[in-house]
Amino acid sequence: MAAALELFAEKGFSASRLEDVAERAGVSKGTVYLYFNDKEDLFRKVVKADIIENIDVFEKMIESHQGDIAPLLKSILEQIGKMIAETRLGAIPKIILSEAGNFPALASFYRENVVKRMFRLFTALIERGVHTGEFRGISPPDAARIMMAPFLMMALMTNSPGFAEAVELQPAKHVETALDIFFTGILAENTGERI
Amino acid sequence: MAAALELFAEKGFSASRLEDVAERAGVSKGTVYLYFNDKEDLFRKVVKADIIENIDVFEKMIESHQGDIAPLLKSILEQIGKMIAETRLGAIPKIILSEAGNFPALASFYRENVVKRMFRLFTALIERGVHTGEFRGISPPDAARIMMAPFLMMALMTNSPGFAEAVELQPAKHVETALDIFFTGILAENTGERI
Amino acid sequence: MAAALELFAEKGFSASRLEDVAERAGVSKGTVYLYFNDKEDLFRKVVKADIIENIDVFEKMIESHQGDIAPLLKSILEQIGKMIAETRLGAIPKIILSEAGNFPALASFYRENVVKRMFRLFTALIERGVHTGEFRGISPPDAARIMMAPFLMMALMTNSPGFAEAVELQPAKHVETALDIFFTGILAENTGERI
Amino acid sequence: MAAALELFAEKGFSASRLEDVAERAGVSKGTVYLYFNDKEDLFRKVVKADIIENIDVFEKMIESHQGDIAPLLKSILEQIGKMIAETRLGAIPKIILSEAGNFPALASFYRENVVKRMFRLFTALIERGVHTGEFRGISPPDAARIMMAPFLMMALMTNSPGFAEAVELQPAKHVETALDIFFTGILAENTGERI
DNA sequence: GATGAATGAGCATTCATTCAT
DNA sequence: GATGAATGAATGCTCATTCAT
Repeated sequence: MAAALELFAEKGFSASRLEDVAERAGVSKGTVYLYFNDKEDLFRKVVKADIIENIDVFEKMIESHQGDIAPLLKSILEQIGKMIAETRLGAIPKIILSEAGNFPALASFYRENVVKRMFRLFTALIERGVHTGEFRGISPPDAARIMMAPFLMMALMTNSPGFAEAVELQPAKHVETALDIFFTGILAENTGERI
Repeated sequence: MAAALELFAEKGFSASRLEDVAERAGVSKGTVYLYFNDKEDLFRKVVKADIIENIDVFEKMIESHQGDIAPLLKSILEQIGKMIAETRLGAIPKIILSEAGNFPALASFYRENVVKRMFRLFTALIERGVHTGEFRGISPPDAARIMMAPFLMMALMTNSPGFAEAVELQPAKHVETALDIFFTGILAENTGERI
Repeated sequence: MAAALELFAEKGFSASRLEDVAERAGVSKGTVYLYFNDKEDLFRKVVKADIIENIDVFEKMIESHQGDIAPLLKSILEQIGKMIAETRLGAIPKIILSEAGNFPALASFYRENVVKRMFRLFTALIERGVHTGEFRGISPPDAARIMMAPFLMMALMTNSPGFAEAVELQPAKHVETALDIFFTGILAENTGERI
Repeated sequence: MAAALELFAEKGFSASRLEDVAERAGVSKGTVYLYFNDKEDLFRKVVKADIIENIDVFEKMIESHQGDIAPLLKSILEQIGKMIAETRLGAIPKIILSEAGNFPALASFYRENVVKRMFRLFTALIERGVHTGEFRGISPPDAARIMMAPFLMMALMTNSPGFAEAVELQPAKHVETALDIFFTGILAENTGERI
């Protein structure tokens, strides 16, 4: 699965050859089919192991969390930022975005199990903060959307060779700035200032 | 070329079969090769006719423009937003982003002829505004990057079936909001307020 | 037809594109079909105009010839050698040899109208010389075959880039030597010497 | 590879369809690509296995040979004649001759690995014979060229359906005669006679 | 007479998937 | 459990030929 993630990250889903995945994993082509029904199944299992597992962890963190929301939210976002920066996981949303049209089952799986869950998770978290008065009275789903956008952008840029360079963009810094704006400007308790 | 754009938008570059392009255009496979050297050439010519032509127009508008910068900038951005919303042109950056790794020549062509030109164009325009005091003293390239991001997001979302729906996002509105923030918060003449 | 000969000489029959023939002739592809039924017909007409015409001439020369045979024979062979050296006509037997299997109709046409006629022509001529005692009592068909071989070799070598160079062979010289052997050794009036 | 040689012999290189090779070999199209990178590679490997292997053998025979040169030379030539007569190997030089212009890489490979090696081999052998006084003082490369020519002719004739028949030529006999002339007339120790 | 736009059968090559060993 | 040989559908591209203008 690690080999698959690497290759998917480099070439996308349909351009990755099962044979290359096998070779990189040091097994034979046939062996891949012992563990995965087909190419889509392999992709799904990569997503499950690498992303959905993490969402499970986040959900448990949130459930058991007590006290201020902001530190938890920041911690989760930092972890996500780190993953995108240090692993090839950011390639997965890029692949889904790219190939959604050609692999609707895959896209649908990802939407249900990743995008929607993350969206619900963030929405709920922000809602909690708004309830307790920790955050301003912004619409939680709107805030969640605004918050998620720069991460998607970072994931895309980090995994599209040449694109970021063309506009001299540093993905990690982009996220940092966006989150700074987000936290101080959007979520900060209403003090009457204009964001 | 219209048929090609449609198909590329639906399936991406490599998953689009030349034969389908031909069929949709109402001609035979061979006919396509009378007008385009190969698939990459077809794509390049679509980009040229549909995007680069517009950049030429924008550049001429800018050259001959006199007076305040903001209205011109807004007008250009509006046109871009309209194109993304009403045509399938937004699929092109999506395709480039998706398939850059597998078609480096195409990606490089796009970077040089579209991304960099747009970036220079916006940077120069903002710089003019900063010079005349119309805009705040923000770094023009930074401002250009921030300004372009939501359009890329809009282009991606509009052309990835199901993605926007998953987070209940309205791409056009997303851009509007982002630009509103941008113009009032980032470019507005410095009045001492925090953005 | 000149353009066709050139191209056939360069690339062989099936690898020559009708479009290139047309272009080299300065006309359009369609025009070719005004004058030739198809590609094979074009080839046949080239053969007819460039080779069969010459055979007709040779036959007439022979018919009207009086006196010693050797000078006439030498003159004909010299003309053939010159044609191979100075025009691209030598490519035609090469093409036939090469593509006989794939274009049996063409091969058969060439055999009947060129090879057999030349063979008969030479055989008859040598026979005349043997009859008059000018040549030794060699079997005329054998002599004709031996005489024709170096010309075929010359035609092949002259029209196969790199082949002659590989064995440092000079096609024209090869023919000259072979004919010298042929005339002094094989056709010379029997003087009791061993050839 | 046997199937490939057969088909190449029948149709030449470019007119042979990989699918037919596969079918004749009793495998599927894809299987061919498991063992050969592409069509050219297949051809090259046929040449290597069927011809270059034999040249290696000849070279070893020569190296270890002691005593008179003529018997060794005759033995090698006989083997070559036998191969041309009894297998389809003679088709290979024919193909190279025919398609050299369209597949320069193939032609160059053949020139370097077959033609030049055979030429050097024969030249060296004759040179040895001349040194020891076994052969007349003829120029070894000239002799090698003259010796090789009838084999090329035989290979061409044997593999061009209809050509030999058109001049009632028996390729094998042609070689025999030519070699007889060659050995008694050209290589025979100088006895003062004219060849 | 000449054009050139259009056609579509044809071929080399790729790769997900299967299965006997 | 693992292999790797085998498959064949799929696709980009070519080119002889046709035909309306």
